[in-house]
Amino acid sequence: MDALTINEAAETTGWSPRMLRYVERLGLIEPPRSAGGYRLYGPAELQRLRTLRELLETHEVGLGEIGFALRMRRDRELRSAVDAWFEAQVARPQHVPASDWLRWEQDKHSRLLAAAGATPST
Amino acid sequence: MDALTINEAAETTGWSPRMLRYVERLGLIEPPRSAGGYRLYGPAELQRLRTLRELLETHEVGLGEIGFALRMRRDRELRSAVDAWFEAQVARPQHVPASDWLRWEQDKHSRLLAAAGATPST
DNA sequence: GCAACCTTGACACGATCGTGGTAAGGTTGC
DNA sequence: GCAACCTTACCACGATCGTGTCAAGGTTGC
Repeated sequence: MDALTINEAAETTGWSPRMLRYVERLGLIEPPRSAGGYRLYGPAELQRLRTLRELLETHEVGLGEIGFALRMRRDRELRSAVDAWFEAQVARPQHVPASDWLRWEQDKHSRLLAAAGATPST
Repeated sequence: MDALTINEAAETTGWSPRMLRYVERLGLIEPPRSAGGYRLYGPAELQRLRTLRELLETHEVGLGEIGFALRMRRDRELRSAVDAWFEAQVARPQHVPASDWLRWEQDKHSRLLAAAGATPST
């Protein structure tokens, strides 16, 4: 048998058993179960646990955020809604006459530049 | 001038002024500023504020999660990392011999079915 | 059949989130 | 030049997050 139980998996991956259950509850890594209900971590799960840890550390994200990313992948509805909201940022609103629109765009442009290039000092 | 100040914008959108500043801090809606630093909400910003509210309510997401979605859009590095992690779920790990692999796949299959189809009763 | 391990569930606790308020001071428009 | 509004910065506070521990009971492997 090359599948580990939760404590063994915890030891080799650096997560705590508690966290492994939490990660599972978020839907991120759901190991198969033995007939009696024990979680069984195979090489694939162990690898994913390690890369998950790396992902979190490298990019300063939380489990909850990866959980949200998962939700976005599973819930196409949600994904489109979020995407649409962001896309609308560049869509030109109907009610603004062209002259004003130019002003908005210019403002937005500097804002975008600032947001993209600035070192957030706060 | 068809731009509103923060309190006016708050009134017409249903957000509190406090929240408008918060939404801005998350990078979601950053209105241009007057020479003196006042936030100026134009039709575009007002519209986005309304649709944002709708997005949150419809899909039971939080501002922080939309903030994370924004981060994913701005930080290509992060986006690829997260995407890569999810893609790896279906990539076959090198070390598992084909016979075992089949077992893993079967297990995973039922897990996926369960995760996708189940009404989460808890 | 027993020791060692696993399961779920509960309570706990600091940290962060979402939201509000208030204070000290600058801006705007008449 | 003043009233009304805006700005940032801070304190607050309940809710959720991330994480731990413990209890009661089921599994596993020898």
